[in-house]
Amino acid sequence: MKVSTKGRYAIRFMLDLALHNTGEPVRIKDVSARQEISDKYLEQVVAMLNKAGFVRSIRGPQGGYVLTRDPKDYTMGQILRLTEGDMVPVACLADEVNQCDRADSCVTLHFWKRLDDAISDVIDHTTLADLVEDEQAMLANNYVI
Amino acid sequence: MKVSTKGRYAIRFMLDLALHNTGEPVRIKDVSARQEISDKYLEQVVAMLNKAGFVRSIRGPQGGYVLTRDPKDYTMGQILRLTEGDMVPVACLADEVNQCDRADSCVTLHFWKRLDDAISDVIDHTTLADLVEDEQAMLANNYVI
DNA sequence: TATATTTCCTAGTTGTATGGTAGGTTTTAT
DNA sequence: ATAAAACCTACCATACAACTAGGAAATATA
Repeated sequence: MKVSTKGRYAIRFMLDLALHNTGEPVRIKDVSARQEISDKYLEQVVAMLNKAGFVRSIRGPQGGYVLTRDPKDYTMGQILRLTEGDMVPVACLADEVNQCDRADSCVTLHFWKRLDDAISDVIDHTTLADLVEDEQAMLANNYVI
Repeated sequence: MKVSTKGRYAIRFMLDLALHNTGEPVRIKDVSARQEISDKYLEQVVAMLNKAGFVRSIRGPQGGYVLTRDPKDYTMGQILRLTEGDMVPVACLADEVNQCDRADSCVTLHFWKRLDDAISDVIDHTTLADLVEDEQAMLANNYVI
């Protein structure tokens, strides 16, 4: 019941891009340094984001990555489902129509559905812009202290 | 981000006991047949429930297992945390005090905390008695149809 | 045009967890 | 005495996690 590094790194990468949107592309090397993440591994995670069109890559010197949309138009759910696969607590909830033989009489299914709804509610209603706001709130607090 | 068979089987075992509380102990063999689960594997899961005092075992012929409390006094959270370990989406939330170096400045932490709260809210407020109720509602519906 | 810098791609590698199977030992009702 | 149940430990195959490694392709700049 854990989110793996793929999902976590993907979110941190996207957030890093959102926080450094100067117009210049952001290099993996810089993100991996700031986030203290293996750059070669981050590369592979970012490849997923790139292939899905979540980011645009610019190759060569002065290259890097930029967001393709406004931060408010990325939900955590989108990023997590791309990198982690479905985010359901039990596999049978992944399909539109439950394929499990026992589904009709499965009592626990109701419970899992409620858990799934609770998870989806959070991840589908939190955007990258929300995290950027959190970051700005934290910075403001530091200045006060 | 999945609940493993350990947690799922544990819940189904507990529910099976709750639904067959005739006073007589319930055998693993019967539960595994009803639930279509490997009995030797279920044994190992049930051992955890037994050691934690969630169920009481009676050995020998006519033996089996019985619940030690009222179904309303078991939450899904208790059963899942026993069998799955902590139920947090990211490891750093498992400790009372966050041990991660980056915790102070970690923006994503707020998001993970919200997700954790949503999960805990469901699993800590759903009891075995709630599942029993669901089962009875399902049976009632079948009779109507 | 040469060079350096960046992304892109693929193939390992190591460790750990999952979901069992297998085979016996102990307890105990009949 | 017997059989039925729980109890216990060891093993095993597979998959996934979280990387490391090494090069190929693209391209800005000198």
